[in-house]
Amino acid sequence: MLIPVDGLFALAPTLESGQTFRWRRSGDVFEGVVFGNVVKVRQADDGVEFTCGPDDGKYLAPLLSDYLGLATDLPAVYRSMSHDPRVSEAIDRYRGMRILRQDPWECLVCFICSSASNIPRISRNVEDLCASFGRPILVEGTPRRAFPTPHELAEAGERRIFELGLGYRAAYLAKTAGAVADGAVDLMSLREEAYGDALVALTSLDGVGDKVANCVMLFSLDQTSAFPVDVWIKRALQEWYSDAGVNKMSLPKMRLWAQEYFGEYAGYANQYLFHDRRLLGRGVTAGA
DNA sequence: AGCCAGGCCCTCC
DNA sequence: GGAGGGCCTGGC
Repeated sequence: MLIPVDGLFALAPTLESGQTFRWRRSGDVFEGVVFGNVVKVRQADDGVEFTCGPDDGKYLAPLLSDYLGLATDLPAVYRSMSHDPRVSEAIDRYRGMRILRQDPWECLVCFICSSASNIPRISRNVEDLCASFGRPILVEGTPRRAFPTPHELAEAGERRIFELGLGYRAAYLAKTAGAVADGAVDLMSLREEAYGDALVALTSLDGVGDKVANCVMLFSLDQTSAFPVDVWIKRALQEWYSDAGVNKMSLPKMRLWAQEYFGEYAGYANQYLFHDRRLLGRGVTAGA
């Protein structure tokens, strides 16, 4: 089935820029699990081609379109932030890369897992969580499982999560799963909240600090000004914007500065700079 | 062998 | 408020 896209869209950088961890690539086809379906997608000339199961393509198409961030007016985003030469350069390189609109719970779990880790390990940890605690999806081909619900993960408990090799993150996950299952935080409703309120709600959860909260807000909660400051972004900002006094700032202060500087779509600026920085491998020695 | 990784949390100043 | 250290585990 085809989702027509008349505007800018680049599938590969969208799925391979560290926003998400369950898509697997073979050639130009990506296979992932979303909305309880095993989905295969590939970029076509006139849009995004996909197959899915067990549900019907007609049911999934609008959901998938929403997930892929196709509703966003990308040219408007570009106009708002291309005044910055670094961002402008990154836009030229990854034109069409979009920010996904993921399930908030899945996104939250993935980024709790991301602490002091790396993409291969995060992917493995997340897939192990699904394999152990997620509901099987009945389709032919690669057996895969749905992402475990908050209740399923809370039920699993810290010990069994730890045994999967999640390390100290197991305690965070167990506690946060319990809190979400109990309704202490209603993740979906945070899409309607102001940035500051969503931030406070998320950081009340175990294992969720400023960085993780901003990732969740950006990749699943429609908070386009969210700006996750990780070590890559920190180094990039310190290298490029030292004139603005960024070097002496604490991480949350640095985030505030960036949100002010990049504006309404600061999160998009973040994503382009992050992806660029990672691919160019300039994280270790600044300026190398 | 020892350090660092896409942080968070706790303690102490 | 901010600096410093510990934390699971894996990879260089």
